Order: sequence, then C-alpha cells, then structure tokens
Amino acid sequence: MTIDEGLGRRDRKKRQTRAALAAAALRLVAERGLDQVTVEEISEAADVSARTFFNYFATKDDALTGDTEGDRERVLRALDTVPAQVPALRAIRLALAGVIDEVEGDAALWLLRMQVVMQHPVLLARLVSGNAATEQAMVEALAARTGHSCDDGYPALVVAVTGAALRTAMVRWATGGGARPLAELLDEAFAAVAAGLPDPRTGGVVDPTTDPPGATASGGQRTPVRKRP
Amino acid sequence: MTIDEGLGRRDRKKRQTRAALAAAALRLVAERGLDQVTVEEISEAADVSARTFFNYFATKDDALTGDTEGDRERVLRALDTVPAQVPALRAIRLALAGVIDEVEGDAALWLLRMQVVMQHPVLLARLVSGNAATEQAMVEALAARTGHSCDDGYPALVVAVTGAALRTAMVRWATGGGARPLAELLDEAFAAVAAGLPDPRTGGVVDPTTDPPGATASGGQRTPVRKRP
DNA sequence: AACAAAGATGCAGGCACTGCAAACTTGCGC
DNA sequence: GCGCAAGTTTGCAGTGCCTGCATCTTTGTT
Repeated sequence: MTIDEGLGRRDRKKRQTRAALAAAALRLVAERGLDQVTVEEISEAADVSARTFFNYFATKDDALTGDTEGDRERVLRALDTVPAQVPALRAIRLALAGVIDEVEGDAALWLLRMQVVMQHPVLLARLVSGNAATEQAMVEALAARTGHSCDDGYPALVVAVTGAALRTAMVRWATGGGARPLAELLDEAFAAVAAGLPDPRTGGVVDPTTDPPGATASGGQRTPVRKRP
Repeated sequence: MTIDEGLGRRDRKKRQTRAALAAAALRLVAERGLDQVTVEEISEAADVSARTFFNYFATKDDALTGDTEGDRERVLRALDTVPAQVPALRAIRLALAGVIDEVEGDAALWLLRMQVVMQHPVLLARLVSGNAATEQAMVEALAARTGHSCDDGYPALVVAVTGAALRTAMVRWATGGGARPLAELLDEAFAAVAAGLPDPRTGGVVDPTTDPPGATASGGQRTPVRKRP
C-alpha cells in the first residue's frame, strides 16, 4: 500500500475506501469471473453503497485495472528528468523504473490484478494502451528529445513498441508467479527490441533479406502469399 | 465491398444487413460521437430491429471495429503458408499482406473506421489487441517456426511488437488521409523495428550503452531516475 | 457550537445486452 | 405449386452498468 504521508483523516479514508473497492473487485472477479460479479456485490464487500462505487471509479473495469492514467503521467514526468543525450529506448526504460518499482513493491496485488486482467482481454487492452492525451504527450516528448518531427512516425512507433514490450514483460512476470524480477524481464524485452528482434536461427544478426535500416519502402505492395478461396 | 461469390440469397442478405449496420454505425458515430448514438438509432438507419443488431454484433463497439477476430485468423493461416526458413519478422510482414490489401481495397470504409476509432481510445485497443485464443495461436505458430520454447518470451514479444507496428502504421495511414500506401508505411515500421529502433542521433547504429543483444539482464533493479515527492 | 465544504446515499431513468417464444422467410424435396 | 424443416427477424421482459439530482451525514474550521 502506498504511504499516506501527511494527509488529513478525510483523504486517508478516501484512500482506504478506494483500496478496499479495488481489492474486493479483484478478489471477487478472480473467484467468479468478470460478469459473475456485480458492482453491487463489490460495493457490498467494501461496505459502501453502489452509488459510491461510481464516485471512485468511472466503470467497473477501472476498479480492476488500477490508475493506469496516473501511471502514464508519472512515466511522462520521469522521462523529463532523463538527460537529453540518453538514447530513446534507454530513456524510456529508465522512465519506467518508477512504475516497475511500484508493481514489484505491491507484488501480491499486482499478481492478482494480472491474473484477472489476463483472463479478460478487454481489460488487457485497457492496461497499457489507453488515453489519447497522455499517449500523445509521450510521443511529443520523444519527438522533441530525438529531434524528430512529431508526425514522421518514429516517435509514435517507439512509444507503441515499448508499450508492447512492457505489456509482454508484465504478462511473463505474472505467468511465472513473480519468480523472476519484473525489471529483469523488462530489460530482456528491451534488449531484444534494441537488437531488432533477431530471428534466433540467424544467430542474432539482422537477416540480409530484411529491408535495410534506412529504407523508406521496398515494394511491399504485391501479395506473395496465396490464401485459399 | 467484398464479393459475394456463389452464395445463396439468404447469405447475401445477411452480408448486406451486416454491412448496412456497420456503415450506419460508422456514419452516425463519426457525426455525433460514440455515446450520442444508440443501438436503436443504428438499427433504425439500417432498417432492422434493435434486437436484430445483436444477432450480428455482440456489442455496439463490434459494429465499429469490424471483424478483427476473422482478420487475425486469416493472418494466422497466411503465416502457415510462408516457408519456414523465412525469418520471423519478415514472415509476419508477409502474412499481413492479405489484410493490408483488404484495407486498401476498401479505403473509404477503413479511413472512416480509423477516424472513428482514433477518436475513441476504447476502440483503438480493441482493433489490434484482442482475443486471447488466436493471439496465443499466433505465439505458438511463431514459437514452432523459430524453434523457441513457447514461454521463453521471444515469440510473444514479436507478436506484440509487430501488432504495435501495424497499429501505428494504420494510424499514420489514416492521419494522412490514405495518401501514402499502407503497405509502404508498414514496411517502414517493420524496417525500423528490424533495425532496433535506432535513435536517429546515433546514426542508425545500435548505441553502445544499450544492453548487448544476447544479454539476459543487466541490473535494471535500481532506480537511477528520481521523481519529485 | 455553528458553519461551510465535501462525501455518501437513495432514487429515477437511460441504455446496453440477453433469453425466450412467437412470427416470418427461405431453401428444398416432392 | 406445396409443405416442411431450418434459419431469421422481431417483440418482450428482465438484468445490470452508469448518470444526474436531491438529500443527508461527516469532516475541518472559526
């Protein structure tokens, strides 16, 4: 649980209620499945009215995924503090450190959360992809950092790909029951991405049949693959 | 519109109804926004009852995103037809050719669809990420192809990253109003991924401060970035 | 203790979505 | 053509998510 440093009774209670609702939601859904649990039951378990539930979470799903928007904003702020000369991929990896720490610090909660989320793809999508505004801010920050134009595609691609890397690392972490540190799995994923996802059979070297790095295009219009009718 | 080759009147009508519903949904939501349009209104516009809408689409969202599940299955089948010795990334790029053709063949529909989807992040997530079963099948196919174990992380990472590449390419395609061919944009994205998303300031060479390709981990546990309190 | 701000709750209502049963259409064999 | 079987459409009733509004209770302050 995050520390409630220097807050009045009021805000402390709010935090408690929010945490209680989230915990109840996770526990119940883990037991019975997403649509076998009603908001009423969750509220009951947290000992508040159903109407109050919606004072804390906009949707039932939000109680399960946690504050993803807040997390994204934290990553964005962290990215600001990384020196400008650090290359893009590594900068993002560093900016993710805070979130990683939080997840590993609350391992039990997050393992349960991932277990639930993985059983309900609708939630999995919400977990990493999401808000347009913050995502766009991330793209802009990266564009400024690398000197790219915002719409030449590179920054957006990097954001999307690192998001995918984070997601797979978290899934792998949860699948293994948290045995291997999340930070380690994330480093592996980032290393593989930085290496260009080499096909292992080519010995880690970029395959010569692949398009050269700087190429803008190379005739992908044709359809060399035949699909049955 | 896809060709209704050799189908009875019945199935032809079904296709028509389905297309009418999808088109009506896209048009109305583009005009007014997602929650200013009811299923009833969509059905009205397509001249069927509201109940019938749900015979065609499980959710309102599904009418907007199109048959993503079917598309994924097609990609999966296409992957089967790519010779085993083709390296992973390129194999996936080839397997995507069929879907790319479909999108560019129905450019008007898909541009509208992307416009709508991009304005509603909930839909954007559904568009590429999604079903667990097919996604898992894709991971397994890739694992078999590359000789990887299914749970060593590499195949899942490749699937997630290429999904991200496809998504960004489609967004870029739609943002540009379809001016540049989707196939070309996708090739660019794949090329960038294959090159390891090089920070342009390092001249396309993998930065030496990055983890070496084969490394399993390198002490990412510490938190070198300070966030304000 | 009194007051103001903020939170919790109940209630009414809109809308997504589902199961069921009753029409209705279509394809097919006669 | 006729009628049957199978498939489709539709209405209806019901559940559950979610919202706006009015009211009551709690909390922090003077």
